Amino acid sequence: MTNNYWLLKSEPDTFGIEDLAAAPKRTTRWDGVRNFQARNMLRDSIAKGDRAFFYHSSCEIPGIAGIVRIAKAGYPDPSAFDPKNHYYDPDSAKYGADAPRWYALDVTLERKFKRVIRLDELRAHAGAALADLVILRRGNRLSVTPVSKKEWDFVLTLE
DNA sequence: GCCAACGTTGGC
DNA sequence: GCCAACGTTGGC
Repeated sequence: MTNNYWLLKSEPDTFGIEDLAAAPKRTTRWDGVRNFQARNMLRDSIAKGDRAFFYHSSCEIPGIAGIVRIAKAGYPDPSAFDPKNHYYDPDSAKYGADAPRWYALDVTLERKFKRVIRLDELRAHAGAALADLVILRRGNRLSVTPVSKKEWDFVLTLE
């Protein structure tokens, strides 16, 4: 499966769009994904040059804060091999260098929205234009989800 | 802080 | 391979 548009979740208390704006070259490593479904997308589907919504989760105003571009496609996540890292995975090593368990991306901030497009605004369109938006589905917890071109374009009209 | 939803683990 | 227990996510 390939797709050109995605949505990436981040907790702004840990790393928000302001942090990305302040990062060198407005670029950061997107690491620490420890879910197999999300991992598969990082590894197999997300390509350099694809774009993604930067979504703020677990915060006062959940919603889409801006757009990032994939600066580097999926590569083995170094944090999985670093015992001092919060995301260290002791089982990772046994998968071997040719079949890493976890993957990371590099993303560059393309632009911050003038305002956050809030989750409740997105949900207001769940009966129509955004009926299939994955993050609006019940119980969805994936930190990486695909977005269709139709959904992408529609969200941009909400800004 | 609560709790629903869901993924992962491990005993059997 | 089943499934209970456990951990995590994330909105509220």
